[in-house]
Amino acid sequence: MLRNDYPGQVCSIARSLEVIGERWTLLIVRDVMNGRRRFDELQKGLGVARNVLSARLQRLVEEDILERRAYQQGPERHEYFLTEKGLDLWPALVALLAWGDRHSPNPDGPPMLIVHKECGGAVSDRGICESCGKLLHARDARPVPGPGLESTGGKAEAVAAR
Amino acid sequence: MLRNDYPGQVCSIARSLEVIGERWTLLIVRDVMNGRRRFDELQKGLGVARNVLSARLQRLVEEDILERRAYQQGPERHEYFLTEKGLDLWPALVALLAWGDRHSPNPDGPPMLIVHKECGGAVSDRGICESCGKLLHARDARPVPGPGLESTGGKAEAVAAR
DNA sequence: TGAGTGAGTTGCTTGACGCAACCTTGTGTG
DNA sequence: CACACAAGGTTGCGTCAAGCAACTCACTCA
Repeated sequence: MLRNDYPGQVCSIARSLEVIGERWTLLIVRDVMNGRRRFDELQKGLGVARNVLSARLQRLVEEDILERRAYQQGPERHEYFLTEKGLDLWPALVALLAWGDRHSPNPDGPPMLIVHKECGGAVSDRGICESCGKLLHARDARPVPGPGLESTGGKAEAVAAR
Repeated sequence: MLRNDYPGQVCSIARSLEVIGERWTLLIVRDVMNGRRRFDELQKGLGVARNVLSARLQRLVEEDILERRAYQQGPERHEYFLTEKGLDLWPALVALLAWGDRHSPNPDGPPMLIVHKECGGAVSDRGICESCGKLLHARDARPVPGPGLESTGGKAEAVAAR
């Protein structure tokens, strides 16, 4: 997205998209959710331009979706963490993931799966554990590499689970 | 979004966003889901530029998210309908709506609510009826104007429920 | 001393978006 | 008959965001 406002729209979907509808933003959130926390790590993982990443991170911190914490002094270095508001985007990400898997599937199967931490069950498009039936939240699940991961050379190795 | 591809990303979220992550696209899908089907109706409702709307509709038809049907000959006129693939975006839209309502609420309450057609119950962020507990799909629910609709003059009157 | 790293910032170019005008086929109105 | 109007676009132009590469800055390590 270019401009991030949808003038005249009185709708919560439009308001959500004003914040997270910009190009790269949702992928940044996904990566932070998957344990990437540092600038270069995000930049290399996504292949996004550095100035754009910088702008997005700033916006996400302003919007209280990410929190920026210093992890070292000297040359100050920061890590980005999801706030509760950011973690609450999990159902939307899960829905998009499921939609992509269903309607433009990888020939080898999905590249990423989401599983329930507690019981290891697969997570449905609604964020419900298909094994134990519980309604899950971001902290209850973690991503695992799926069978379709190899397709581009497996550059995207599994990142640390939160 | 500008370009609609995220090179190097092996992820279903990224692949979903390549299609529906462009500016306006998801709002167009939302409007069609809410019963707007014609070019001018969409254009006036959204305030999007006509050339952009034209490009988005074409892309959505190519991607099999919308279907274009002639409803009159003479000067051919068309309407746009959601395919099954398009209807399957409903959980993602519901999740985004719920996120917007929760984290950047209207002072007067949400401008739009989604209710279960069968029992009239409110629909949760996971697309589950809070009254009868059923897991819903696009056809099971309809939007109704919420208490926060008046905020900008009520320009967006309720559209026909599907 | 020199190379390397993390986290950006700056400057330039390209291209998507917003806007207004135009086009086409038909219907209604005086 | 002439003219206006409508629906559903297409075309042209200017602006502003994205992509890319180069640069900075403060430190670390060999």
